[in-house]
Amino acid sequence: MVKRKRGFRKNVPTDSTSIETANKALPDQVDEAYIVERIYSAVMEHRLPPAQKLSELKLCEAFGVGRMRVRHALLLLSDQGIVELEANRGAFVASPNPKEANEVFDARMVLEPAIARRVAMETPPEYLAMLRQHISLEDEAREYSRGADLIRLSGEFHVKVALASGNLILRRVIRELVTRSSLIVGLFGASNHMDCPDGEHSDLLGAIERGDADTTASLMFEHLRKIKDGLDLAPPRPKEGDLKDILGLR
Amino acid sequence: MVKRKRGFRKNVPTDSTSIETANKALPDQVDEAYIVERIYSAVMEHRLPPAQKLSELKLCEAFGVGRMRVRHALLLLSDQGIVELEANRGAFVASPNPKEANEVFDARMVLEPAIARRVAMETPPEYLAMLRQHISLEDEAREYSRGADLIRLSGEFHVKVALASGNLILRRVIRELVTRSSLIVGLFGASNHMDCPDGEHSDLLGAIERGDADTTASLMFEHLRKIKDGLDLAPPRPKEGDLKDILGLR
DNA sequence: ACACCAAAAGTTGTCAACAATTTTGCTCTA
DNA sequence: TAGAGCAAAATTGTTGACAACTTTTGGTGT
Repeated sequence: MVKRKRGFRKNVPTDSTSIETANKALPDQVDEAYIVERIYSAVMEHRLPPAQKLSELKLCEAFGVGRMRVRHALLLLSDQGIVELEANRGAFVASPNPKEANEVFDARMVLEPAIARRVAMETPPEYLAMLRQHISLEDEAREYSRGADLIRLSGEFHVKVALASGNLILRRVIRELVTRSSLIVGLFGASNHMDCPDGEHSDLLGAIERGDADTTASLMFEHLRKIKDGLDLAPPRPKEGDLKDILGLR
Repeated sequence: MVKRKRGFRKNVPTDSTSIETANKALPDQVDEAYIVERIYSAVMEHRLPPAQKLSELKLCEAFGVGRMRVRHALLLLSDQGIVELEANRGAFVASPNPKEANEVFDARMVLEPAIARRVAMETPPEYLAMLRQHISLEDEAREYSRGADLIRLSGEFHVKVALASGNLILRRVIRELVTRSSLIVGLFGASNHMDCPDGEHSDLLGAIERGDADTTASLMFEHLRKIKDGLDLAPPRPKEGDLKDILGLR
């Protein structure tokens, strides 16, 4: 991202939006990366629902920056599939259709087992500690029924596993996919929220700590399969001609 | 990327640059994606060397678009590690240091075997035909010593393998890494250009066609390892204090 | 009351001018 | 002649205004 040397800040408005949550102080220097990060977070926490309009003006006010910064951030987000840009209509939080949802989970089921296997084969101890601590956070959130936190933490676990590879490129790839998954779960999540079943993250970490690469990979694969199976990925979309069928006019 | 409805074109200059090669007609509609693609290609073909300055004005003239389009494209490229933006100094083709180079190949060695394994397990026949045809193109380029083509084709093979998974997300990830690899090979490629050793792509495709997943994965891994080993990834960078050693002043 | 159409309001896309910074080229001096 | 210092030129970053488009509003007629 662009490096900046001096801070630059304009009139900061008093009100707040669903993205910049109330009373959260803005950093001195709001650049594209910061805006992108905040929208990422908001999506991960299901605070920004799919298809939500992201008005340039509102974002400008929320972050206290000019339109250029916001547009740059939205362009980056659209390139990553988190946001959809429609010409002359603006930016919307992405609303994946079932086909795209399939593609995202398909990609995850290919990539994440491989990454997890690699982590199992060789991980600096500090990363293992981080993962353990993360799981205890998840347990805590589950115990006190802090649903929003649990959603976010469940996704973040996968990002942290990728991070434990020590490779930031892998982290970035997984982060993008996890964020898109968050949108997908919000859209197609079944009633019985089996998002990230209870003990699975812990089992996975156990295999990693044992250095059992094969088990780690297959646990990760099965874990993702379960999440995907928990979704209600209905037929790709009602086609035109099917209307008659739907209305029973045959 | 941004969808556009009507074409939009300004004064097209007569001269050409190293990016828009001579006499190559521009499409009616030059959008950010097109510019990004062209720079991608130029990097893959080693026509844009690392650290090459990408002046906004020159790019504007080359593509016949306004500065905004060019800046958007450069922003996207910088987000993907192909271009580096320096505040007030402009955009440069990325020039990875050995640490970054390691990270890229490390990521590839984790991801690509997994993708190739998946391709071996299930591939639509039309993709197999595409890969076969691609290899014959490589052979042809090698036979007639068309070095530039061979470089490009060697990289593209990996992208096409990812494409053969039928998953465009995977293709995108690999394409980014392959392009960065192209820069790395240009920088650290050893004298004996062992970029993509002769028969290896063919062996790989053989394993894929046989549906031999394990062999495919390990062939891909070894293939990448060979390429990486063929690089001269010298010590991360001469530290300050080492100057004395280098100059023999001890 | 409803469909239809026109004007207005609001939003996004584009451009051109300006400000800030870096780079270049020149001059002067030691 | 090499190098410091300075002014001019060139390049990038930012802003504000305007154009193009979409959505909303309000009116008109049936």
